Amino acid sequence: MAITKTVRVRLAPSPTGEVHIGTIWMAQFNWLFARQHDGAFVLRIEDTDQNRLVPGSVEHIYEALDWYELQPDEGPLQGGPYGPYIQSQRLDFYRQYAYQLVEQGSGYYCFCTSERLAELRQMQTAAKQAPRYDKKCVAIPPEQSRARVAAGEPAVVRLNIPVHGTIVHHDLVRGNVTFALDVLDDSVLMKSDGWPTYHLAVVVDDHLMNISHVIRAEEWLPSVPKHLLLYRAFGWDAPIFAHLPLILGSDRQKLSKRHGATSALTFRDEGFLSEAMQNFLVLMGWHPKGNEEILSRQQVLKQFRLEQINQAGAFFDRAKLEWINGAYIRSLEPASLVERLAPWWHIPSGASVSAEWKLRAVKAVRERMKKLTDVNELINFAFPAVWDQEFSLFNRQLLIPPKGSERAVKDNLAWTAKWLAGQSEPWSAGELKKQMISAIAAAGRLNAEALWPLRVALTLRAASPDVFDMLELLGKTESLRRVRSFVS
RNA sequence: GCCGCCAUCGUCUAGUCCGGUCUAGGACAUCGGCUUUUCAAGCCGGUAACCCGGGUUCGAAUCCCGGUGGCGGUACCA
Repeated sequence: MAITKTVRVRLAPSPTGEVHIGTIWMAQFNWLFARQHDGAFVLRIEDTDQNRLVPGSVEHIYEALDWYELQPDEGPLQGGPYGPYIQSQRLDFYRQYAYQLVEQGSGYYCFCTSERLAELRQMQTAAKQAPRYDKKCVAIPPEQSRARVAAGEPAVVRLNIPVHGTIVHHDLVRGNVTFALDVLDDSVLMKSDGWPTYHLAVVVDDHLMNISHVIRAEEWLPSVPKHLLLYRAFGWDAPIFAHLPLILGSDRQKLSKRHGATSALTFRDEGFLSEAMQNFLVLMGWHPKGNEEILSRQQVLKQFRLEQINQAGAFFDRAKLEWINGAYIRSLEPASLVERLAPWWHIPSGASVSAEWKLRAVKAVRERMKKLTDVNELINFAFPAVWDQEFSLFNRQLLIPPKGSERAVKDNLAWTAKWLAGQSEPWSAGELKKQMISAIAAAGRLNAEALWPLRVALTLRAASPDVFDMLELLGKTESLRRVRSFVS
């Protein structure tokens, strides 16, 4: 594809609450496209529906874009040459252009009441017709409607869609799409409260902000002919459009709150890494050339092509997300994993742990983590207070090895306690392992029968990190204390 | 209802434009094995898909037609 003009793309969310993961998904493709073409990624807040505003939403949007590393080049916060970037601050533009439309006859004032509209819709639906406005007010002579507006009568401005003909739209990901004009509704462009609707605002702003490519969700595809008609009426060149599929929930419908977490920031709060989320998100709808699916933003930037995005909606697969996140966690240096863990790792108050201890603990559990939040369940039993608490509720059946007998447990534990008591500190997992394995053999015991109860005694869990790692982590005194709790 | 989009393993997808190299490839999940003191991780292997029906062609996942299904839109929401 030959890009002839400067690439300018935009993300245009409505500040109606938490940021949907689909918004971020869309944002990443816009961002990627802008970066690849040395263009600008613009953030524009579409707050023309004052009834749906949720305070704090704009801050959420920034927080989310920040966390996903999709910072805009222009927007309400960073400014830019095409501001303001909040639609509620651009009302004069919309009014001016709506007026122009009416003057040209491409739009018209409509005075129909919501009651009449509802009635009309009801009749049409009953008659199995497509519900749409019947163009009643288009017949009102212009000077008459101007006078009524001037007299203060409530009115909306509608788009005057031709009753015949077709309009062809060329979409970057979908090719040519043809729409028949006679089934289109004369949409409201300006509401009676003087605020624009999406259709007007988006066209005016995309033009005024010199947007070159509109990359947005498929749900907008049906309104493309209206937008194209508006560009035509204004005598403007339309941007290039790319309509991307929707992210689907488990029931294959548009992903929504019903499907669980959809807020972009809850993934951060659940312990997913930003880079893993980025990787997962780009894999929905797009695929690299080779077989390797773990790839950084930089690698994606090299081979991403907007036209390659899939046309079918993708199911949000949490299992794969968790796998990717685990892979990223494993690839982190233990020291930096410790840092990343800080906000999620609940270290009991009163427990004093060194940085070095944390590092060892993290090394023992990193391969088992899918999410950063897993750290608590995976290792916190190492803290004496946590162990004590769990000990009181512990089911001793767990001490019996899968193939072992209950009777052997106590004997093995007693032997182990005695052997451990004879070892001198500092002890290391590697040395302990070497010594203990040979001691077990020398005593005529079996690894499985000796080691399983030991490990369960130390961790109180059927599944846990390696027993020697645990011995090293806990130290001699605490290890012995735990084992002896079961022997005496 | 009407308009539009879409359709390959359970899931994400490669392949479709330029028909043969596809007895359809990869990844996740799942199942089995190896390793082994548990669980992971790692390695090895298995199960598993071209929505259906016609047509064009020597040959179709790929092209054409017709169905079916899913989704989206159909607001003074975006």
